[in-house]
Amino acid sequence: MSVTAIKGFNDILPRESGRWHHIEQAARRVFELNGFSEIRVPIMEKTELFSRSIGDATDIVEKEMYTFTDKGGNSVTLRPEGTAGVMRAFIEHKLHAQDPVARLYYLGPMFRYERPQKGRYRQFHQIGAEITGVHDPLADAQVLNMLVGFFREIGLDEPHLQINSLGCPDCRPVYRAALLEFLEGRLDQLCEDCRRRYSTNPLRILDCKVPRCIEATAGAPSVLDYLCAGCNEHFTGVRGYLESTGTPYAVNPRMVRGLDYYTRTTFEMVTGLLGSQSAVAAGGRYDGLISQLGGPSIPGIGFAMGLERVALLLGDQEFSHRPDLFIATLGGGERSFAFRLMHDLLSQGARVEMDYDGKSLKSQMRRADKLGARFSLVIGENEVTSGKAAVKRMEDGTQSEVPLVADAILKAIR
RNA sequence: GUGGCCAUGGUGAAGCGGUUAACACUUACGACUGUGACUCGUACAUACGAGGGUUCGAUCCCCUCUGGCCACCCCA
Repeated sequence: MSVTAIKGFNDILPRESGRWHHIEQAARRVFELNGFSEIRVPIMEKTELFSRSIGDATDIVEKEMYTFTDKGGNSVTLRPEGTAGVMRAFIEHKLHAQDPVARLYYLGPMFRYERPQKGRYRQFHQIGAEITGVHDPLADAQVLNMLVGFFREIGLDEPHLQINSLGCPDCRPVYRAALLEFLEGRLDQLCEDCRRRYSTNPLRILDCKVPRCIEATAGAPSVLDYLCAGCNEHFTGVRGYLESTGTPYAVNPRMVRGLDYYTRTTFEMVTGLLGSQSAVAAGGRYDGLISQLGGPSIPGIGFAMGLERVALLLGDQEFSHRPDLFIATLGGGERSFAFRLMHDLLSQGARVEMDYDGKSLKSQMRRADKLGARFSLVIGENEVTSGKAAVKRMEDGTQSEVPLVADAILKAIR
């Protein structure tokens, strides 16, 4: 057996790469339109960065990171998400000194040691965006509108926006206590996982899919009722901005996020089309993260979306490019003539192909058809001596005679 | 990490203990010695995920490993 790729690490083959370009280009277009600039950061960081930002007790840090010791004895980790590294760079290069309001986006591979499934891989790709330095809910709304706009841009209406507020370090503990109190008397009605969650991550119980848990928590207190004045005003502000732009959204007070650094606004773009991997993109506000990482006390908000999941939603649409012209040739001399002509046309931006191996004309025409060439052109002895050739429109088979020079051909295949 | 299902060529797949591993698609070439799509012909798995075992004999049975899918966990 020959060597294969690592489990959960996938190749993106030529037939799929067009779809990826489509997604990436749309993201860049939309994000840059919104004033975001790309930042490129390493895919490996000191382990400490992730344990400090994502949270020591989260599953990601506890059991999913690719962590190892390098030859210098340092503990390093393949990034499991993008925000931590971006904020590290933001602080390290003191970008806030120039302008505390930074709008950054990034894309690239992330790594999590999980059991692979559809839409979930050990190496996966995210495109994410972050705004720093803005407290106003306007930033939240811009990020959300941008995300919704992205999905419109690539022609998907499926993932729907859900938002919630997790409160801040002032009000979240109050809510947490209220929830624990509510759950305490109902522990025996909960599933095994939820009884465990009661001590590890009680908010997650609200997200449980087990019917009897859903039933038992039906009357559970809502985070939204426990928001402090500031958080409440903020959330109302976000909703107001979304409504003012007609952005469709749903409030889901049971939505929980897996990273510790989130405060106030959290959100997901969810779909029912990917099985249990329903979140295509997700994010939230992280007002404490930057200072927690040793930076100034400024807020941030951002999201990441999973490219594999977006690609799955796009399905098998074709995004490859078809040649404008295929040049078929009949002999050795004609081939070198055709090669020169192809070169001229290529340098003027036409997508042109010709046969490599001197196959039969029939084979060459079949190839032209298979590649989806819009036009074809046969060059034989007659054409070279007369300096003219018939350009054939593959779609309907009609031919028109043109001089064998790049300009005339370009005009004919326009 | 847990549970269930699955694993035949480039692809979709039939076969399910016994001499040539069906069929279709794809691909290549040809049917016109200068023209594609339709049609027709020809070719294309020393091989049934890998490694062991049972058997006179295994693609078909058993074990292990690897990989995939689904659910859980968790998450993008």
